[in-house]
Amino acid sequence: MLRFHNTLTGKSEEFHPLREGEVGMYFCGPTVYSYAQIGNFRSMIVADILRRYLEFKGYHVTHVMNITDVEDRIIKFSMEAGVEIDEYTAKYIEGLWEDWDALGLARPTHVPRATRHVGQMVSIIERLEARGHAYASEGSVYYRINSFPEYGKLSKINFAGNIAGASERIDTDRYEKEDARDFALWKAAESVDEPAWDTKLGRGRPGWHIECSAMSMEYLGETFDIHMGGVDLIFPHHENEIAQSEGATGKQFVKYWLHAEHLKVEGETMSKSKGNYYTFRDLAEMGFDPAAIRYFLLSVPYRKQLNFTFDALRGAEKTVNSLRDFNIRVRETMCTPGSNPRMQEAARRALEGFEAGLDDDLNTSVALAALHNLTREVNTAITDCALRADDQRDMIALLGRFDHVLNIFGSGTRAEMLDAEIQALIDERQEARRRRDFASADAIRDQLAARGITLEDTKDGVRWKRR
RNA sequence: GGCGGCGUAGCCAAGUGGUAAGGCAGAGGUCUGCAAAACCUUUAUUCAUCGGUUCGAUUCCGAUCGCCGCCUCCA
Repeated sequence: MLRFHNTLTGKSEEFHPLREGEVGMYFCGPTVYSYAQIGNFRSMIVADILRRYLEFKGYHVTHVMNITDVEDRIIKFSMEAGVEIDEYTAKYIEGLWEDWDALGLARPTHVPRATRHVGQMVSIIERLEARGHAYASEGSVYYRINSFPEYGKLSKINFAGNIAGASERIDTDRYEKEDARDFALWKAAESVDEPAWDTKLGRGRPGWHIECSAMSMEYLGETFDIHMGGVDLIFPHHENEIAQSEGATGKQFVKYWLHAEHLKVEGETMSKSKGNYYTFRDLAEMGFDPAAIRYFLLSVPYRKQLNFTFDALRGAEKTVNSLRDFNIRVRETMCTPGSNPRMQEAARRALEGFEAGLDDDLNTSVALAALHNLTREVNTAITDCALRADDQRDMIALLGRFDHVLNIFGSGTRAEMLDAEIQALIDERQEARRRRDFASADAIRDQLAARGITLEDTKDGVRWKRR
């Protein structure tokens, strides 16, 4: 039985979707004023694993991720660059999808953009005004926190007792608000050349939080199953989403809230000033395999703040390589007919461990341990010719199921054929080995190694790998 | 100042009131003409420190030290 730790209740709960077999999930996506740093991709990968595991369990998943393309910095940067918002954000959105695909993330069902849903946001703001949850002030519209007694139920922030030491950060007179806690639903345009929308609310742009209420409602309905994001979004963003959505509809907004922890880098906070700020493309440029980055980011349960180190990433690279080799080896080995009960038992245990891990609030560490134990057993069996044809078929199917969730094996076959010249060299070396002319054989092996081809002599013949 | 999380072998880490998963690195070995790959054995009497509860704690409680996060218009 699948269980999640629900931020809303602070407890581990059994997962029961609102509609049998159907799951709606919303992931708070990136703000596209720059390339996302690697910690943001951890949240995206966790969302991807969640979606893929729900599919593994047989659910039909509607996965929505928004793109925040209206925001103070985007307004500022696009005005500085003298271009429209769309022109400014295009590069980063394109970059997002490049990174997304490289990391093996499944494309969401819907990817709504804030700039395309201003009308829906205005409608919700009007509903909030009609129900007394919002008020206009100097051309802007604010949410009236006092009208929503449940405010704070997600983040569990005690507003009364905690302001003293942090008060220097609050400037209450900046806007004409009834209460310092009230937040903007709609921001009046401050200058004529500022990007803005002319709506019934006046000329301006939406506040940050309203987009997610509007777009989740548009694609998933007024109540849906799962809302995910990074822990940094719990307050104020998700708290405000609840206030807006439940204020407008009077219904529960989301059943399960899941929040992914962030990364540390070498034990420290990732920040530009510390010089340890990395985007995915930074790491890719350093030569790290995207599959290894994916593996590393998913290898630790999502509610743990994992420590990003280059040693660990190199370790993940090794691990992914062996898993991929294993996957290919299982497919390529020549098996005798029949079935080996020990292999069937190993497969059964692996599946059980894999599901037990992921069922427990997506404990990927436990799931991966089950996979690693399987690889050891099956590798041994292959060496001993103890993997029979039926086992092989079942094992390939099982690995395929695992990889639907993990997506780290790659194609499972060699991506490219060797050109004739290299194939000829390999044949020549085999001939030399047959003559026991090892000097020539080794010379050819070294020659190929220099060209990035590693050879392995196995019981089934010569295997090669391109590095 | 308020609130919360974390501290497990060289590294990344799982985990539980009943005696420490998994990966990487290291050591020895099997296989191999040699390699590579794979496999086997091995690597924490111990889970930041100090107390307490308990028949028994890494796991619960308290204190201390260290690290990380959130605390209202910044996404």
